[in-house]
Amino acid sequence: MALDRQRIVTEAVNLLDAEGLDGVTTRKLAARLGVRSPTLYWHLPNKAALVTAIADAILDQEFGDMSPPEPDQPWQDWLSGLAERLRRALLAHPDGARVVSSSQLSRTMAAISELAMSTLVARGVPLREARVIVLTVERFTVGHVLEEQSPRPDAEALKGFDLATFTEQHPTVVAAVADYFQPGRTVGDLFRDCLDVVIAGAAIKGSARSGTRG
Amino acid sequence: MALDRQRIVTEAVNLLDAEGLDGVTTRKLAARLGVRSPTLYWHLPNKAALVTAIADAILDQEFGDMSPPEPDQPWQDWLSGLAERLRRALLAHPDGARVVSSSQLSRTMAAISELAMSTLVARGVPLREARVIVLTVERFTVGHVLEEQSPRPDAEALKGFDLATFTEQHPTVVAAVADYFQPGRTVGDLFRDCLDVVIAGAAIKGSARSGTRG
DNA sequence: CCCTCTCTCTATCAGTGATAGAGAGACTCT
DNA sequence: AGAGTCTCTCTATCACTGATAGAGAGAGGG
Repeated sequence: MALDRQRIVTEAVNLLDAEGLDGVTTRKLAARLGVRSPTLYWHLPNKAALVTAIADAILDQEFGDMSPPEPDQPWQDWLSGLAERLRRALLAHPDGARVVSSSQLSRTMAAISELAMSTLVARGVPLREARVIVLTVERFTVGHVLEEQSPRPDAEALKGFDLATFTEQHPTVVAAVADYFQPGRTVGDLFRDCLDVVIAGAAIKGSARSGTRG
Repeated sequence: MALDRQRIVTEAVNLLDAEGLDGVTTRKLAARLGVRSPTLYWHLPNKAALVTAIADAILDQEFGDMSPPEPDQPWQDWLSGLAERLRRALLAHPDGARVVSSSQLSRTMAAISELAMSTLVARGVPLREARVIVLTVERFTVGHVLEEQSPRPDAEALKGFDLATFTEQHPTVVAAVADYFQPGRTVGDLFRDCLDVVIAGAAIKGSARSGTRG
């Protein structure tokens, strides 16, 4: 099969799934494609371009079809659903958030922003507020998933970590975590609750012709 | 001067300032300390531990003194100020957000969370909501600064980028950017506006004994 | 005086992104 | 048919990375 950019990126995503972002090296990728690593540089200028291409591929899998809301659906709910789709896209691959956050100029991300901002504008949200709201939702979502996907601290890092001391110094944090994760509650619920905070703020700022500063 | 963990971390921050995170290598750091690179491994288990230590140092510079709000200050304003301090801390060094987001178990970050959550609880915000609000603010802030500090795309990445085409495909995004950055408006204003969205939502979720779901 | 503990060293490893430049094959023009 | 050119992959190599093994200097206590 002929080697082209498309096939390289597809295989790079497979490699990402198998070994995480740090495992995506030009040599391993080339080996999977039955080729030597310098060959890749004929198709891609450098590794940053590869990462950006991977980011686009990841987002495309979830956002291949992007559609504005049904006429009767409040934009808040629709935007909330968009954020959840974005999270799902990032979680679908190891280090997905890291890939997207370290990518330069992702086309798909731009398309998502365009759809979201134009949708809000169509619903009567002023352009400026639409932009602020969409950026807030996007950046929160990436920030959240980045944290979700951050590696559990290794054994070395845990040397000198004493839970009792930590609890003593951070009682509220520990209590909050314990309180939050009651049976049946998942990390997804936490995201959902945090997202609800952002969307609630968006609802205020986006409606009711707000002043220049709220 | 004796080499110890403290001096290593201090010099690592200097190196970060001079060359960015990718420039922080064990060899360059050792050279600055007048030592050979393997020596560092006597003081630190691995590079991840170094990055975490740098993250703590960065946050400590801004959060050396952490204080709860004045009695008459609304927690919303105080929390907003905390987020701005966090942003300032991250912006104070190249790749600051990347450093903090890729650090494992930062003590200072935990301390910030503890102070914020306990402050909200002291103001009558239920524990669960306090946690959700604080996490939302933190993750949004990191996500935002991560974007602020992401490198401008290099020349290679811009090959094949045509502004006219981009504008055609993303008219709302382009219009929004143009609209937003009128004279005098800065990236800091954009952060401030986005943060206001989050804080507005927090105000709703944090007051008025909300139900289990907003 | 010797031994042990602390710290730094040299030497080296496997692996990384990237480049120069040779060369195979196909396609085109004369 | 032959020559030239364009496309794509190769070998060889570069400078550099985080990390480890193990030698050795120096201080302090027995």
